Amino acid sequence: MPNYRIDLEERAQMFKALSNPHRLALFERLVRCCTPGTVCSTEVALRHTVGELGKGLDIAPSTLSHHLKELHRAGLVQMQRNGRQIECWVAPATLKRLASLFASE
Amino acid sequence: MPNYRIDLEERAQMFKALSNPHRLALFERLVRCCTPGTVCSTEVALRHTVGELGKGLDIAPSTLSHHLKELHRAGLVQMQRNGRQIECWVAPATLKRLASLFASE
DNA sequence: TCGATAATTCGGCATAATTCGAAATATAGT
DNA sequence: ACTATATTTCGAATTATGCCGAATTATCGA
Repeated sequence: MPNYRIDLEERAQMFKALSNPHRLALFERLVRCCTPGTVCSTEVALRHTVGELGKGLDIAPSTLSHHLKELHRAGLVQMQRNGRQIECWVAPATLKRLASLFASE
Repeated sequence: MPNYRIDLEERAQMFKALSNPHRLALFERLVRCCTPGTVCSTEVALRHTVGELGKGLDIAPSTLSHHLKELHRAGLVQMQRNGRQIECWVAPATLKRLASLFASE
């Protein structure tokens, strides 16, 4: 069992990253890896490109880029270039860490 | 089983409330109902007065009040006057709701 | 009713966040 | 090398946040 504890400022940073509706929508889109009816694996992280993530969000590309950078800086979203595009995903461990912050036992 | 789902803006508001280190410290102080070594009940919410919560935080009373109001507005902290002081606590259901946002299954 | 204690509201200032457009960078295909 | 596509960086305008001190409200006890 890894230790998911992190320092106060860092925790606040994570929440700040999720405090903007656009960023939260982006994050949730990455987390909700399986569409209804499909089987969801907690081990395999599903990736989306920056462009895909921005669809339907009605924000400028520069704004989208900024938000994803914030999510990345907070350690919530991983990013990796693949050719012309940049893939984004949420590491399963990240979700566990977040959930553990509110675990009551 | 109640339905913990809430709307995007509302979720973002919750995270915004937790995005400030002072507010997060206040919230965690309320959540960490049991001090190390004691038995923690998830059913009984432990209450703290505003004054108690502010101790060791090194912020002006007006700032403390402002932060608690934000936590209350976000639905994270309950408040009730008792005589001269105001008691604050976190409802156990609130913690469950938060944890459910990151549940992977 | 008066004074002390607990907490809030208000006004204002400094700093930070959100957003965009324009320009820049990176890559792939021709 | 040129062009189109994907994304980022930069600069600037607008709005929101964090914080305090001073004044205000609420409550209790003498």
